Amino acid sequence: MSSVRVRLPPSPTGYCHVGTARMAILNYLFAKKNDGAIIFRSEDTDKERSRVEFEEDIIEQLHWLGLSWDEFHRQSERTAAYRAAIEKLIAEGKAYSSDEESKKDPGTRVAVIRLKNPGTKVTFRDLIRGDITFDTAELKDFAIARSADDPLYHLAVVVDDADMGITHVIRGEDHISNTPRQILIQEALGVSRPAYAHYPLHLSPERAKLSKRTGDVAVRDYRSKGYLAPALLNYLAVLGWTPPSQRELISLQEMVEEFDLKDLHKSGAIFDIEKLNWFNREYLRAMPRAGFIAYYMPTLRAGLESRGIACDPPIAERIASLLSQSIHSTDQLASLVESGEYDFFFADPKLDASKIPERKSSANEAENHLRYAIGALDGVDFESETAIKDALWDYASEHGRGAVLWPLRYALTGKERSPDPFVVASIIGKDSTLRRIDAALRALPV
RNA sequence: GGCCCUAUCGUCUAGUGGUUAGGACAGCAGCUUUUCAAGCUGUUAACUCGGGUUCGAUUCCCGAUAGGGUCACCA
Repeated sequence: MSSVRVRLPPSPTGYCHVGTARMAILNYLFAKKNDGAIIFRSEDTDKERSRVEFEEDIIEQLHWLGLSWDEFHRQSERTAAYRAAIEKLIAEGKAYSSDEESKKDPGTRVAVIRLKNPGTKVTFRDLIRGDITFDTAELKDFAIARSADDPLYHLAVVVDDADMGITHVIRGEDHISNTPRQILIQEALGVSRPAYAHYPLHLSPERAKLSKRTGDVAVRDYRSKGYLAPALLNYLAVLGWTPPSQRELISLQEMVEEFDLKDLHKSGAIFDIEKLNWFNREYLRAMPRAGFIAYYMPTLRAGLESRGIACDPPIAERIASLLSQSIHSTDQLASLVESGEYDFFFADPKLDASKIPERKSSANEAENHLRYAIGALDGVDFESETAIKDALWDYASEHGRGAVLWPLRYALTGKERSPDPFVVASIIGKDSTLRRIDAALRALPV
């Protein structure tokens, strides 16, 4: 029987940040591994910055990632508990109310409740870093509330952790220096101290804290760009944690089985979008065909339509295998479509007559080869790429593959770079293929 | 600046008192190929510096340096 209880204490002052997601993942893994309970706690004591919309986003994105919890609390609904704690501290002479000049608004007076700091040295054991000692004298008498009904962060956290029976506090290292303050409050209140584990923060490519300036920070942004939940979850988890098996591609269930706090790293890691892209592509490739089609279809259709090209559904489905080996996100697909990369699948290309012949061969040769192709393709089953290839391969080998296949590919795509002509022909079908070859023939200077 | 944390390829990392210091992403090369991708194969690249301890330090200790965090009437 285990009594592990962890908390997920996001502050609803912004959309779900990838840092919040990582905090939730690590706590989730630890709790599940130890048969523990997970307590979600919305830390909304800052009335000015907290918004319901943000709280909803955090819940939605964490659920999307596949995470869940056993209890849900909101600090704004627990003022009675904080009031009791604050009044107790004041009654026992461990805290006091003072009337000071406002820092935010100089010139005005404001009431604030401060903890009477004994100024001792505090040492706590960090499960990731070992013993950490602070001299709390320099903390002075720090503020714990604005009033009995208006607690500040440290007080609320300590009261909640105690009331909710939290056994392990797993959070980012930006909280290391908050820990002695919270321990002081715990001691004043006479409640027990949970175990602490501070993991490193992930950094922007400039080695600074992740911020909007250096890329997306909200989970919803990655989601809208086509990053899959298991891919983002996987990347966030292994960025700062190595499972004993050292697997990189690992499912949530497998992570739970392998998780141990001792395998968390001590130093901050840079959030690398390239590696995330690799993870996403791996997960994309593992998707069933139908799911993958549903994944990219809206992006493809919208991109095509904005270029004035109708998205033919059968063709759009037939390029699935092509797309699965070339894209890592819908964001990337959108920019490829926008640049006209896939236009030729859906609309006849505009041809530049001078580009129809292969570099080393003449217009005359190109014409002969294209005429041959029309004849050879008659009666071929276009459902099969290999049937198309078989119909032309021997001829192409005999007359020069470049000389034969370049004009054909260019006739079909109008591009100097594209998938091979057999794949393209199969996707666009016999009618379009023959029509485009014919168009090339007519464009050719004779 | 005070306090705290951290330090292996460009990036994420494995690892050890004696190793050819391993893997992944990215890069590069070759193969394949009509082109471009993909794929396959191969490959470049790292123990921050200075002292100590030791027969021997990337590994242990100290210092420096660098990076990060934190110093609210935010969380």
